[in-house]
Amino acid sequence: LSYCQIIHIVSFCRGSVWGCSPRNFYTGERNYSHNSSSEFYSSLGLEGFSVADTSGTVEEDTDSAILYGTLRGSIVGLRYYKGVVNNNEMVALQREPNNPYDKNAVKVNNVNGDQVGHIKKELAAALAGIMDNKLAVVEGVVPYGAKNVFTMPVQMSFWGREENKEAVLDQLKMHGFKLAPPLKGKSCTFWISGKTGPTYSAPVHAAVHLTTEQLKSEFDKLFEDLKEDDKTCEMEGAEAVGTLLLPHQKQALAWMVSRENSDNLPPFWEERNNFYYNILTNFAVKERPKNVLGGILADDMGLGKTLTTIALILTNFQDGKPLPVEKITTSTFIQSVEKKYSEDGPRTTLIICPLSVLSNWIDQFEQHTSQDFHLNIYIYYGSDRNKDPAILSEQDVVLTTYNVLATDYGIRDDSPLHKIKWLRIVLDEAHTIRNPNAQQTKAVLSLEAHRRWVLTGTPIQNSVKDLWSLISFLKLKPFTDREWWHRTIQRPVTMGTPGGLRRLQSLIKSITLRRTKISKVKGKPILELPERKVLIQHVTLAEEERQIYQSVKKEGKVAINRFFNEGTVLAHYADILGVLLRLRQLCCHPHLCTNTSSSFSVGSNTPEELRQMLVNKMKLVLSSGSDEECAVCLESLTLPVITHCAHVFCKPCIYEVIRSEQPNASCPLCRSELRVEHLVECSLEEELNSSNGKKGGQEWISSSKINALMHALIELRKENPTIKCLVVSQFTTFLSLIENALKKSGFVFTRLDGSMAQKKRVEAIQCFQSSQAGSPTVMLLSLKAGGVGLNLTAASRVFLMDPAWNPAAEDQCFDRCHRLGQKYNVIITKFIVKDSVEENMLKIQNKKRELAAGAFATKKPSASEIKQTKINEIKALIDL
DNA sequence: ACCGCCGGGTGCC
DNA sequence: ACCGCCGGGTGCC
Repeated sequence: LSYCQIIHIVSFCRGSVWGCSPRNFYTGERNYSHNSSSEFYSSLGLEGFSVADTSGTVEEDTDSAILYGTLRGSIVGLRYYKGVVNNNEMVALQREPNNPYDKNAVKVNNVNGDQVGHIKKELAAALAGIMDNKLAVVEGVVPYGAKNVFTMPVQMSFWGREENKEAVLDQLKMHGFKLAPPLKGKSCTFWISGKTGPTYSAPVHAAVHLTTEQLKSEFDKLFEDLKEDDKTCEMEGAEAVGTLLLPHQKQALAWMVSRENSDNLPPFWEERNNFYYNILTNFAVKERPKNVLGGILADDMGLGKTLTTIALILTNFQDGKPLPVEKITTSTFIQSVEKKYSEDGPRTTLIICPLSVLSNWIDQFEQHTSQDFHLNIYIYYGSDRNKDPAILSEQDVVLTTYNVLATDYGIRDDSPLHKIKWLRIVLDEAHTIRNPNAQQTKAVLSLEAHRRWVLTGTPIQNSVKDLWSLISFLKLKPFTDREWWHRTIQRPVTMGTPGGLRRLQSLIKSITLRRTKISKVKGKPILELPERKVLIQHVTLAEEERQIYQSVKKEGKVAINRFFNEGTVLAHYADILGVLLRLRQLCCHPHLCTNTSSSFSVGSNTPEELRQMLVNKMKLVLSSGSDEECAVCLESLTLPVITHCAHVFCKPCIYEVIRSEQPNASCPLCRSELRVEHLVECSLEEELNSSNGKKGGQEWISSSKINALMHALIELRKENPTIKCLVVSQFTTFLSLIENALKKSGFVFTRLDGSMAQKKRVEAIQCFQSSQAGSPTVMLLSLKAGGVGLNLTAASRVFLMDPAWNPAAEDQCFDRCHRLGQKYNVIITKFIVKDSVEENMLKIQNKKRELAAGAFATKKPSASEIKQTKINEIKALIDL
């Protein structure tokens, strides 16, 4: 295979994983393919990975639908059904193929889902084919005669894609029906509602189809000026909240508490002479419709959604009262715990989040709950999770992930989470359920709760479509049914119907609180982050170091050159990564790469021996802590697995490749056979643990880079001994070497890396964050340690000891101290060895940054562009 | 009258 | 349904 061919394969696989492949990738057996893929993932225990969004087909149809025309028909058999309608009320037409009297039967339901009657059979005969073949969507409105006893008229609108129009007209013609053209006077008359004035726009042609860009900017406007009175009141957290809330967090708390305790009518409902009217559908009911006791908290990242939600749980604990005090001492504890709850009604909050933030929730509960108060928190996760609903519903908080929830839900009758009526459900990072057909979404939507919250930083990611799952989760009538959502909100907005956006905005306003990083509270910016500066500190290797570096480089260069000439670059991927790794390690410290053999996989070995050698090499690269890239998603590896052919990918990425290429999948990089049972998982944590051990007997020596670091640290200590620093490296063994230097110079330090147990991490973080005299001033931090929530604001200096391939990984690391709560300007120093692979890495990083910044404006790179980039990268890195 | 017309019975799909 | 439709009763003017 030529390099060119290989790269082409890579780009194809990438497309299919992320849903960019041709649209018909998933068409046909939609449900089957969804179920099978989610089962596929859950059976493999894949967490935190959402199945590619395949919501293309049906939704796209309705989005690009045009109005073919309208037709008057009649609804018959009214006296047999209890569903009632008002004049001008929308009705739903639903096929009923199993009707024993007529296989063409079409039911008519009101907005509430109660059957009103049937479409008269002659008309039903014409509609059946159209509806069954999804040639058109047929929507009805009862223009008048709503109080009739036997039959009533229905005005039908036919919507579909342009290319189906002829087929629909033919089908109708065959049965003797003809559509009246859309628009023009007549069709408008029945859209004018009663005396409260016109709330409707005519269901006309798409006068203005907004472009994606236009829509996007319109959405942004939706969230502007949400500064209403009910959202600017402040509320102090209850005593149980152990952290002082910032003004904007107090506002959010007040708003959330009021949402949970109020009984206002939901949006678009009005009380009219003893009835409750929905002004969008004209549906009326006698019973007061319930508002959602909750809503959407859509603040930007970093404003403290987690903290605010914890404050809500503690402050509005039960019956509008806060969590009572609880001394966790003595045997009276059990008794008082039992007393703290009112006898009936649910008392448990269920929090569902992606795996990546699970530990953040645990940390934050720990950090923000006062000492004298006690919350029972159960982490519903892992194969040994307790599935007894009785136990779960005794907790104050149950934490779980979307994947665990969906896995349970997939196994019939084995989901305790679905057997409990929760006091409150919180969906964190709720945009992960925006695909309405995904198993996760279905599992979430079928949970029961009194109060419902959605936390998300990005409420609308691509279009209004994304909102439906969230609105449906909130159980806002009538939007739980997708048809009403579509007819009253989604279509008016996407078609640019006058008032459509205003309607959406009014909905959002009534249930959402959103502030951005640049929002203001009482005229002041909500977040005033100090400056962040990145400095590059060049390091020159000492003579002995340089000699070792040059000899390894020379050897590697010769080998890689040969691979290029032979066209076996990708077959020796592990070798190349190995060379680059050794060079990067030599920039840090000569002892880092003593354990890696530098011999190349050639010579008299059997192919099997060769393969095993390459796989072992890849393992060594990964176990060093190096933050490598996945060739499928081009991001940092998550859950790395090594293939038979010694290439490495994210586990979810490669499983998706295998799944989509069933039954004969091949490696995206080299086209070798790809089989699940050949994949080797590389559990980084274990490897890290084993490499953490002291280098027995080896004498401690410093290195040029360590010297540079120590010089900077000591200067800093002279200047201001209270300043705290993060010392970051990908290589945990390097951190261990640095420990020696720190000890020698008398620094008090702590350490945080991926191999540490949860409890030790919390200790390390608390210890470092403490401002007490004698607390550590240096934290040794591995680049990828901790989740997004990791808060190390005590540090205002960062020393990045080695560059990463992925600049985003570095930025994330910097944000751990450059975030809410940081009081000082943050200075980041990157140590880069002169004339080394590190300098070349910086160049590549810059290119990647430029690419990422321009990604919005420019097109995706073509296969050949990617190929050229890759070749150039490898060449540039090794100075070829 | 293998029709028309009358008036009672009846009624979704 | 103050309709349509069905099918039985009936039958010159």
